[in-house]
Amino acid sequence: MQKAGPRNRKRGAGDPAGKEKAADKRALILAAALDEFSQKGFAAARLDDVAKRADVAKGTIYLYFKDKEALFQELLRAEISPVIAMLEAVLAGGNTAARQVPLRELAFRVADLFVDQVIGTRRKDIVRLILTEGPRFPKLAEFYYREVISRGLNAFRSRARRAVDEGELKSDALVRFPHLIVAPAMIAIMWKSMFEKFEPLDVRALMRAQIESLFDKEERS
Amino acid sequence: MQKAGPRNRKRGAGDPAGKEKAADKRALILAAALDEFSQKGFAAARLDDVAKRADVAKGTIYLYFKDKEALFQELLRAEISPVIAMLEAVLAGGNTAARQVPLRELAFRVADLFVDQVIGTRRKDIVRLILTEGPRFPKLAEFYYREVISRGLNAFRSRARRAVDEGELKSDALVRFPHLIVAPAMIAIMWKSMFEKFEPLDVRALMRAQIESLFDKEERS
Amino acid sequence: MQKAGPRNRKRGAGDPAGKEKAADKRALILAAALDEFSQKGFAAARLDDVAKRADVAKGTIYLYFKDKEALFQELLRAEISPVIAMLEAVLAGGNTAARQVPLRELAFRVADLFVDQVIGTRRKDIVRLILTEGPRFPKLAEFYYREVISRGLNAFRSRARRAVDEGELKSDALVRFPHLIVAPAMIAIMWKSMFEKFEPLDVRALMRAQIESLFDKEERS
Amino acid sequence: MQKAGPRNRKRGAGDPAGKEKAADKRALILAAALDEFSQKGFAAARLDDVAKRADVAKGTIYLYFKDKEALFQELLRAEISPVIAMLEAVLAGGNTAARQVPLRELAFRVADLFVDQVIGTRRKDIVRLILTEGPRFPKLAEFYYREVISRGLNAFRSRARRAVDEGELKSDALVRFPHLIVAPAMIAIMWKSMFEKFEPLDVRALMRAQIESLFDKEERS
DNA sequence: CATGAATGAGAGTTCATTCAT
DNA sequence: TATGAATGAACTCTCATTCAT
Repeated sequence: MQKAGPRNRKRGAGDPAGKEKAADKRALILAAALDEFSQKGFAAARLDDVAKRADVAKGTIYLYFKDKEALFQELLRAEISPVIAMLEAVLAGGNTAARQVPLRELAFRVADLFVDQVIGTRRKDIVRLILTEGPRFPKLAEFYYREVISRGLNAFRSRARRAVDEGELKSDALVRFPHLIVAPAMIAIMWKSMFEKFEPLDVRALMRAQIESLFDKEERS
Repeated sequence: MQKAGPRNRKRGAGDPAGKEKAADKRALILAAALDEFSQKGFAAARLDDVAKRADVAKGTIYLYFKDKEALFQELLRAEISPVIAMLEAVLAGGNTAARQVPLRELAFRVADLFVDQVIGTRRKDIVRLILTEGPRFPKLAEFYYREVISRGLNAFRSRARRAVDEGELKSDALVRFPHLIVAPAMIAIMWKSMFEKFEPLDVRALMRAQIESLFDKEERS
Repeated sequence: MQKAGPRNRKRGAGDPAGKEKAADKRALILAAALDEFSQKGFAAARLDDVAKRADVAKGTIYLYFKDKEALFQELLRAEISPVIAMLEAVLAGGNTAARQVPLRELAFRVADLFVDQVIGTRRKDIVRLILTEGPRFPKLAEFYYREVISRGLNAFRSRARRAVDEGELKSDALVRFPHLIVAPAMIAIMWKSMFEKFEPLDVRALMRAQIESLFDKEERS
Repeated sequence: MQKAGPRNRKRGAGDPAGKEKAADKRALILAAALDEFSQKGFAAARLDDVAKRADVAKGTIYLYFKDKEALFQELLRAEISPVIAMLEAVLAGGNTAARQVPLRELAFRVADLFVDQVIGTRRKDIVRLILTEGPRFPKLAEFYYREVISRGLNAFRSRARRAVDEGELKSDALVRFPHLIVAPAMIAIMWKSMFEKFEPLDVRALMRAQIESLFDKEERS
């Protein structure tokens, strides 16, 4: 009643051993999905293309993910964890040492982390997807808020408060709006995907300029 | 079950001003389209729903717009002009007067303009659509870059250069990155659509904090 | 982005006027659906084939029915009402007259009704579908039980009770099991769809034999 | 999420009697198949579920059965043989004895056999599957007609003819329609799967009522 | 100008079947 | 023998677009 047939397993000439097969096929699909979702957005991306790009059959995707939305959300969650970890490491790094790292220094480290680990990698697409598709996926937005945004903002905020108490910062702007540290980063991500070809943007310099503007006046006093 | 509905055109018996009615049907459709595209995004929005919301037949949309994409792009172009005009008025306002308005003051005016005319209105949805869908519509991105971004940025940049020359600004940060003025605005738009329910954001205060951080130190010296 | 195009409206040479269009397209689809569902069963029937048989596009079906299941259930409900009505007319027919029609006579009328209006028409397929797919559609089974089975059985049962009271019937078999009147009918329906080609079955004679066996002995006394 | 499960074969450490295990794996699969096919019907049943229920791998099914249809048909053929054997034993039972068992008595025995061995067991599902899926499997219908129906009917018919000749039966109804003996049984099977929860049915009493109605009048004379 | 029934390509999802292990 | 990951044809359902009225 229903024909079928794998038969023509595509298999590159090299093909090391065959061990890794099942294990990283999931990763393969996630990578392909990132490409497609980035290029087309969630709604317009076709699972057929994801499959093609991952060099698996369409049905294989459903072996690893319940449906399109699950693939999408797992993609966004999976790829964001390393960044959170790194961010926490950086912020914690300033506290472990005997002599405390100045917030200004910390801000630069965060900026560098962002430039190197996000803007400079495929992760920038993850972040952009979260920004662009978030409103349509309340669950995702909530997860992202709880796990990333509020956590990062609060960590930075309490550090900023300390900096104000200790005199490093004169203004409480960063206490009230720790968002300001990442604002240029968001701009950068959107810029790169739309206007980079018209006018390149030096993200590192942009973020440094912002940090300097936020701190310079304090140090001078 | 879904039998064809009879023609229950909404329209009072009197039918006042049947003349301009035909004319602004286009505006009706555009308004409905903004609602739908904002809520669902371009790909997921259904013209059926746009028609329903505009209280016209599906086919009517095609009398005014070539296709879904044309509707979308015309929507984003149409609604952005007033903002550009206002922005130019504000920026020009600082130049016409005999005594020049300080850039700092100008920045505050831009911020207020943005808060009142964009964040506080449906236009914030237009901007968000441009940010989220832009990458998929190169034509739109290019238009927006040419007509809005580069124009606004350059206007502000030359004004900033003058401020540097005249000593109002000590740092050239705003010359190199006039983007910094609008960075908090972009954050605000994305925030409002995703995280506002978890944690409200005072956009005006945010923008003021940014401007003060960009200017304060200069003025103190 | 997405092509489309009706264009090739199939239109038979005759094609009276074009008035009936929308109205009976639903009936057209129902007729085609009956064919397909009868032949293949619910799960194996393809809406594509239903559309082809009804000479409409696949999407047209969804203009009239929410989904495959709705089409199926509405089909079974729509076609069964006339039979119920006729059955009630027959049963009522025995009561209106001044002199009461004997139950035996009524039973023959029911049998004839069944043979002429069900077995002899496409409605036998409806009944078979209810019998074969009912267990998979609890809603349908319940509807059918409430609207047809229990109603018909009870009507016949009270009539049988009267026949016992009045001496027409000696045994209370038909009071306890009015099912016995329709048992041969059910057999007939299944037989016709499976074994008719091996050995034809004279349904009318079968039902008459059953009725005679149920009544004969009474009349003799 | 749906990672491949490791090999958690259910099997005590001892693994007793590994010999016959392989042999009756087929039976295991058949039992599981009956469950699934009964619940969902042929088309909607999933081999995946059959495998899960039988606690074997999906591929294992194909070691014992050519394909889904073969599994289905072999299931229905395998489980029907014992019933045929029993039926023949009962019918023969009336002939072997010196003094012949009256047909009436034989009929009661058939009814009891049916109630105890079919209605009261999983075999009723087999019969229901034959009734509901038969039309879609001509081969099956033919097999069933040849091996069961015509054989049983003819056996009963010739016995009925004798009863008529010998005066036990006055009417030739059962000669012309031996079907009448099993009609209530068929009703019962469909009833149980659809309406039992609304209104239970005493199958034994139903069949006895039918037999009595078929014989009573004769015996009285 | 306006309508909305009809179209049909296309997308997501399922599942019988295969085969390397 | 037994496994279960992988396959891809097939199916349901959606929706941009058209056009007869």
